Amino acid sequence: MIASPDRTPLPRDFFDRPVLEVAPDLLGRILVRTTPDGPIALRLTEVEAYDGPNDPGSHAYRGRTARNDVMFGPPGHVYVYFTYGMWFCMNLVCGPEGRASAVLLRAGEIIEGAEQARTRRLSARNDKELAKGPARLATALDVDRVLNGTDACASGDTPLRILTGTPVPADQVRNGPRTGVAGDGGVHPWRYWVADDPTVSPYRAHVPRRRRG
DNA sequence: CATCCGATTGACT
DNA sequence: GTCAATCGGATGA
Repeated sequence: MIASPDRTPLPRDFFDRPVLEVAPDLLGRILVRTTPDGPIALRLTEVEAYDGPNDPGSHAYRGRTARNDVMFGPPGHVYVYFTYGMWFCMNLVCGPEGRASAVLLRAGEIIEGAEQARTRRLSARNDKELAKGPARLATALDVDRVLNGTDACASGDTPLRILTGTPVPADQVRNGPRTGVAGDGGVHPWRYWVADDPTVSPYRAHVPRRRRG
């Protein structure tokens, strides 16, 4: 028989650990987004770690600003940022508080509420593409800047929650360089994914943008 | 101010 | 494979 995923919330202590410990441990966990149109649940299959003070790839590398303020706050909260003038991406803040480390949620498998996710992801050619990529994941779950700072470990009626799920065994976890990260930030192999999972996004090296003429 | 460019995606050759 | 879209954060004059 197949064990059903554990639907109890992850405790805040889970996130109050170094980000390189938390990131691989998030694979297989379940993110639940509650909307007026019903719940959407996603099983995490790909994440990236960003370690504020040591990490040139992190938004927090150059210190605290209005944008990255949530990263400097308590673990277990959601950091949402806007990028390329079009997209949102979401992170979960890790400990210790003030270190400004976070895990970017890059991809997952929609396990509940796919009908709703499809209405926001009209370009997806199949359900495996619904959340294949960080901005796609945020779009599928209807996450935008309104949810920045949300506590994903809170009890009660919350818009976003992270559940225990079924952690992925260590021998199924792969890691490699982070996707699209420029310069010295690209050296760290801090992208983690589930081996052979069809919802994991393709790796892309950083490409500097050409200047507009 | 002005400029650069991004933790991306989708459309197109 | 190439490249435009589109906006705002970060930086520097």
